[in-house]
Amino acid sequence: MPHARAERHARTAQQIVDAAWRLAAEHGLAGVTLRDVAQEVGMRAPSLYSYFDSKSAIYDAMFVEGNRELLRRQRAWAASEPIDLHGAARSFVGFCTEDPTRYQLLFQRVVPGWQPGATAYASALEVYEHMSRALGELGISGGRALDLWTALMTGLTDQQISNDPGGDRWTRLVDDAVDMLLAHVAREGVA
Amino acid sequence: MPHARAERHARTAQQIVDAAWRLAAEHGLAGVTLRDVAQEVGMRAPSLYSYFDSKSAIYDAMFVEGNRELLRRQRAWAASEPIDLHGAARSFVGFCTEDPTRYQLLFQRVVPGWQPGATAYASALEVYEHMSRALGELGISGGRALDLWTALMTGLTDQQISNDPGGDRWTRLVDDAVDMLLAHVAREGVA
DNA sequence: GTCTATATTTGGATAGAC
DNA sequence: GTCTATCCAAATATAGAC
Repeated sequence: MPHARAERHARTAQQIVDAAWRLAAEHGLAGVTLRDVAQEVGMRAPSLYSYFDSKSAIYDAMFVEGNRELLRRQRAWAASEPIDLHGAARSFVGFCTEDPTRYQLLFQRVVPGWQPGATAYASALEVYEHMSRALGELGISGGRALDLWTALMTGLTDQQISNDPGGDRWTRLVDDAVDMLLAHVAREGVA
Repeated sequence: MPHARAERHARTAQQIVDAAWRLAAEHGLAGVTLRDVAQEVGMRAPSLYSYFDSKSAIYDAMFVEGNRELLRRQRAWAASEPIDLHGAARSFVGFCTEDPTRYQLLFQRVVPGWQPGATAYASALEVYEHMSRALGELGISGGRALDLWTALMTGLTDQQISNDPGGDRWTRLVDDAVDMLLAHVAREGVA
């Protein structure tokens, strides 16, 4: 079984990423240190270099994992019946607010000195393309309507995370906001 | 003239704050170092401690300055004729997007380990109270309508700053967004 | 008030033994 | 693969001379 070693390696790497998520939630993304991550998995800091080339590589792995999960949700939503914009909005805002740390890593530039590498960035493009295609089929197509959509969704998310963490003061407005946008698009013919 | 010394002191302190803004715009808020700030004003780092007790105190001074400027704009807008929501929206989004660094300092928590002290925070409360009072007089009063308003404004701002810095892809949608919100409020009687 | 010199802390990364 | 020991750099802050 030549795979056994590689599998064990991958499993440990995953534990490291999991530990990084936990610490990021606790101390902020920028507050993650290799010493703490290592301690969390029962190692010393230098041992992490057997699994990741650098600290940035750990952020990259987290970034990819977050985008993979978002894409999974989008596909689950697109496969549901009926597919409607309200569901898309709830799915996206729910994904963002249920884990503010993940939202910050994926959509804000909150880690000083870090930005996703080319490979990691590809996972973000995949998500964006899937989203714009799905929304386009529902009448929110290129141009102003799509830009208003993204502004509304991220605005609700930001306010919720910043000003009412753990609550629902803004997330409960999601359906309302979608109605508002749909009426506006129908009325103005915004495209 | 017993004031001469104090005035000179205040002037130098202001130069330090100005230098901090410049460096923040260049290297990010978290990338400001006391060495660089000092060099910018022709000093060495330790000399800054004659003007500010700590690095945090410099961030506090910037925070207060930003809020003071925003309050000034709000008052200028409120004194104009006619006062309308479109003007309020353009004023706010313009203020935020014309200096993304300032926006991040005032409205996002992007400086690791720092948050405004009590005195500085009071300047933010002053701004918020002025805004909610002014909007209330224009029909955007407490509850859902006001929350939708803030979500829309920060959403447009975030998208503009993150995805089209220096452009107008989202700021040009401000009037459109206000129309959308007003129609929704009129139709639904959202309060 | 400003300087030089330095203390202190922190944290990413490497060398080399086992 | 993991460890100990260490390097190196950055950055805030303090001490004390001038």
